[in-house]
Amino acid sequence: MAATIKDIARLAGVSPATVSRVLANKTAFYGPATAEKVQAAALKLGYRKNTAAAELVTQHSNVLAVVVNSVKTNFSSQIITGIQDTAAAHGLNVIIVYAGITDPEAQRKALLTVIERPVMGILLLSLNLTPENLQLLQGAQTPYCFLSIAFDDGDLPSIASDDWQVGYQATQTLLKAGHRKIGLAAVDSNSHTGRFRLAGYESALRDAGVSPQADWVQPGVYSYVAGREAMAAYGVTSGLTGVVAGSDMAAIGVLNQARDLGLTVPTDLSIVSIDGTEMCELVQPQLTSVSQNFYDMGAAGVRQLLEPGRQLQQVTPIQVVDRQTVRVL
Amino acid sequence: MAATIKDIARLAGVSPATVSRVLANKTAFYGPATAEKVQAAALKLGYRKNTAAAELVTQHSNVLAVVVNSVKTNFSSQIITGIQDTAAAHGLNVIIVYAGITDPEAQRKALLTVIERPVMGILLLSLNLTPENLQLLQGAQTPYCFLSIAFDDGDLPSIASDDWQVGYQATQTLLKAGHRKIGLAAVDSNSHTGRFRLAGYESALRDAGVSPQADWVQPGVYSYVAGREAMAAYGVTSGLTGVVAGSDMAAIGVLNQARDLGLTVPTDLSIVSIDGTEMCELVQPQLTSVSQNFYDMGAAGVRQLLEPGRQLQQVTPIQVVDRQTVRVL
DNA sequence: ACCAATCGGACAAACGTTTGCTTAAATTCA
DNA sequence: TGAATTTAAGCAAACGTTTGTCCGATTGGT
Repeated sequence: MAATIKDIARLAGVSPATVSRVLANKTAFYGPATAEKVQAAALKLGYRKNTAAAELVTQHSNVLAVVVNSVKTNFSSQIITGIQDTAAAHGLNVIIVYAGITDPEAQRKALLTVIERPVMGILLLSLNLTPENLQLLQGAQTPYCFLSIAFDDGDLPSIASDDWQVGYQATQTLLKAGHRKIGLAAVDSNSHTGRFRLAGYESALRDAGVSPQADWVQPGVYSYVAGREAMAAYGVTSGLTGVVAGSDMAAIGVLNQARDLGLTVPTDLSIVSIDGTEMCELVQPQLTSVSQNFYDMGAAGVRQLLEPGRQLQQVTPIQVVDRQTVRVL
Repeated sequence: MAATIKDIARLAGVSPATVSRVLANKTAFYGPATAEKVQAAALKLGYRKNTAAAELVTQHSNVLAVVVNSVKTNFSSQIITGIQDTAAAHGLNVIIVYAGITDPEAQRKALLTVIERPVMGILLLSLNLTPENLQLLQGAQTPYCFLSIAFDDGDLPSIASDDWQVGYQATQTLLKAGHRKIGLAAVDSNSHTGRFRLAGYESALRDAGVSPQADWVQPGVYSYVAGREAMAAYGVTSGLTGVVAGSDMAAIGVLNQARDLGLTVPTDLSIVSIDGTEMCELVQPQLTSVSQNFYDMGAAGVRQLLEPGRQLQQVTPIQVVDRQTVRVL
């Protein structure tokens, strides 16, 4: 039903080839008179290019696919903005598909929808692929890069913060304020990210001469409820005066749970959050955080895809921004 | 470079047609022996189907495109989840593209990337199209539906809440609690949505025998800063005892600004928010809200696309959920 | 006025699939 | 045993583009 290049050709009285060229602005191939005729015909027919067909023959696409692990993660918006901006600057279009965070089958389907289509590259947002799905991704001819997640395997291209530093600096922020008994809440010790944050946390503690206690760390999946559960597990008798939370959401979880326990933040308990999204300034008191450069991560991701020569694993800088949740003792 | 159906055919010693059939599971067209050979060859070659090519010939696609106005809107995640779930149930794949909220050119580009591709339908999330872009959309052969936004023009398919009711019930919630002087903050009076919420607000007031004052309404674009600005404009001397905010974010803005002004919520000021996202339960005190059914909106949207016979403009129910920000006088 | 160069445009192949039609072989039935 | 039916697989066209090659006509130079 939709008008094709041939319809235009017929209407304008020229060949499809010529139509293609004037529509692609390949001046040097046609005269002004024909150009006009073609434009008019195209307009009249309401022509819309069939990109799929074009990509089929040119064997190259200008769409960049982003696979996101879940709808919930609130920092993703910053990364996506970074991707979007730099992609646009390079004339690329961005499409996003959501993969389930848990279900490997949903993950696989999401992966397939981007792989089976001509995309010029794939960005994976804090996505933990199963081995099979990773293989699937690598089997495709498409360049890819993981974002906001790092791997033990050094061969996987990725851009993320230095998680050890994240853990270290978060903890150090509390140590500098005079805290000694410091918890680590809602980091996932099964992930590379979580293990390194934990290691950084422990190193900071030891460097300050305090020996980590097992019950100071309450693992969890970085979520709001994980934060609440961690704080609930601490209870009021833990003796902790500060806790670093695995994410902003988690921090809000411990904040709210602390309040429910009758604790005042930061008077009774100090909190430093990890991520530094706008959430930090929305809650009361505003969360002190070690902030990641999500926007830059996104931007670096598309550059990585564009210039294959880059180093595989890149690190974006972090900074601690002091707000209202750490009390100096 | 990538393996094609012909490569498989050559390797398996059959025709491309047969390969296509076994890969598509068109039993009845091939014997078990050939099937095996083909499967093996496909596996060996790491074959990935070229969906673009397939869609070109079948003239039909199973991807559903969602165009989102901005990364910021936090309720979009619920709608998208609704879309995602029902789409998956119908065997559809979902891709998302972001259009700038302001820039008509970015909007146009986003629209083009979905229109110029074989998609089976387009869902537009609270997107206000320029007339040219609307025309562009309508010119495409693709079915579409607006979500979480309504229009004066009754011909545009859309699914949204009844905005008049939203405004009415939000206001009524405060009236029932004994409030008389009630503000309306951060609704955009340029939009259909905003105008109807305003009308509902005024009707509720009048039905309760209180006549609306011009300085009670402080328009804005539903954002956090719009909320803050509205509250700042009210100041401490307004005499308002309650305000309904245009969105959860806006409500948080008035909440925080009220606090900065030395006001305690809900003791000095009651707030009812519009939207009812999880944000409401994250802040302290938790926001009383008139909640929209975003998930259902998304679900209804994909059904609308699937069954063209449906009525054009649908309304999803709302409910007020009482939390902690309205004080009964 | 003749040859070369340039210009404008057409022809046709190719991209990777799907699918209607055809054909050859194998099976069934009387 | 012969005809009819079923089964298995191949041929080739088609989808809507892009682009290398080719051709005729106009132009310019001498």
